[in-house]
Amino acid sequence: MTPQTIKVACSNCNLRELCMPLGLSEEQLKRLDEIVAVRRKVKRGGTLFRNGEPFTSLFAIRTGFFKTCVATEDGRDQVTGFQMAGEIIGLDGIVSDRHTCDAVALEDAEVCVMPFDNIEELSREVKALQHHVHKIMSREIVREHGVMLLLGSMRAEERLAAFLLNLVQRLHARGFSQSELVLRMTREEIGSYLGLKLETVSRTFSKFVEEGVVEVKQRHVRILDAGALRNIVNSQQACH
Amino acid sequence: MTPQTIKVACSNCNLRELCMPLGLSEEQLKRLDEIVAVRRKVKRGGTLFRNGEPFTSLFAIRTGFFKTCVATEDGRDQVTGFQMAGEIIGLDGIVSDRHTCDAVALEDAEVCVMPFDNIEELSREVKALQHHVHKIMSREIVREHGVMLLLGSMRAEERLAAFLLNLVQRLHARGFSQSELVLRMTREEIGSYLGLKLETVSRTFSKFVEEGVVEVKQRHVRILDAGALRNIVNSQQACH
DNA sequence: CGGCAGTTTGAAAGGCCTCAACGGGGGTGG
DNA sequence: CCACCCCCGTTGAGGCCTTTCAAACTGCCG
Repeated sequence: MTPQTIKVACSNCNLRELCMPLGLSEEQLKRLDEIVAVRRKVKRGGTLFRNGEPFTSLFAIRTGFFKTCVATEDGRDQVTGFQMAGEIIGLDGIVSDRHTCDAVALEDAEVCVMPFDNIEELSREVKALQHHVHKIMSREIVREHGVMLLLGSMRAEERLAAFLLNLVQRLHARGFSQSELVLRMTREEIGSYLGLKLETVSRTFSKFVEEGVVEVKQRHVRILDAGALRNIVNSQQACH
Repeated sequence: MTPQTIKVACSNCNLRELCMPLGLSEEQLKRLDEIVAVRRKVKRGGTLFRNGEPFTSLFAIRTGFFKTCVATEDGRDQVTGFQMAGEIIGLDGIVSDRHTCDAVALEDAEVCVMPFDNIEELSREVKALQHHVHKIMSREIVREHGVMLLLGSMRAEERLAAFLLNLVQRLHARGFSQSELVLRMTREEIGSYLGLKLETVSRTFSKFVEEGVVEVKQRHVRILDAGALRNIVNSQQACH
């Protein structure tokens, strides 16, 4: 329960372009370093924060992979997102000063802890940071719109295809392969995110394999025909 | 296409407590009036903004009722929310300087136009406003988490029950009845929001009526047993 | 080497969708 | 002011997709 912490600086972080605004002056960059208080390591399976805990900071993921999930009183729960390096986590806590979901590390991870008071203070002075914060929150809202579209109107194959395409696209933006990926989450977690049961996820993977669209070996996935995946997402049966 | 506009002030708006921060000084309140440039009327069926249009302003709903919806290239679309008086609309546009969804008035409406540049400028000076903006965006993120939970893990009855409870709760907070409401949207729009077909929505309404949980006459709904609705939402069949 | 979590696959059931027809109410135009 | 029309809502029947329940398999880790 005593989180490991390390002191550091943003200004020479190679992920800066992912989580920080561009085009800052030397002086502003230096001020940004004041935002990140410490880093914190989270072991695989550990939680960065939990539903109900006081909100104090946003977290920028440096390494590792997280899921966030919400739960109802009756035990049901729903994965609301998967987050990777350079993405910001914890925005849900701002409104009520408490986190409203759990953030769980799916592999050993390290995050930059950014006390929200610091962020607000500095973004009152640095216009670019202020706008950047607004954009990050807006981006999250738009992302969730996309998930609602997926959950509300797509069939199992479309959901999984969209999921895989989204994942490789984000990994590719981080310098990884455009066609190969390692899933950090279980079939059950994928299913929860996509509104499907784990068996349906598994079956849909098998179907993709049969069709020669992907290769799957455990959590290793190779996309053989990205065009086919895109077609599946955009197919939509019988429009009238 | 020439929107009707009216000049006005926030400081004596009776919805202020819904869309503006509390505990401001006289002087700060006066500054807030600078934010709202004009008001704008939107007729039933008209759009406040459309996907792809340049983003310049947020909108605070003064009167009326809106839906927001996103669409895919292949024509499918998804209602992402219903908004009523005092709620803020347009947050999706910040990230890309373009709106990414449509906002359609479901009844004649009037909104306060708040140019986002003004908001950012003033919130650099008024701490309470800055935090308020952050909270509004965070609230929207949390709301969408709830919708994802609904779409990802609930059955038709649970979805509709949750929908009705949410609607009356928000209406009640605005001084309307706790048990009676008039739906401003069609069954199809409800279905789109809930990830169901309109026939399923209709059938589920009928089922609720049979069970004596609600009375339905067209779009007029009277909740006879709110407890039963809450039970339906929290039921969740067979936990193991 | 065993145990276990995670995955795959099968078979049957069930819930929601599709297609279709009918009914009703409100708006519009004569 | 009335009549018509069209959109909206309701209901039925049948089918399909996903879920449920079950069993077997695999790879990893202690």
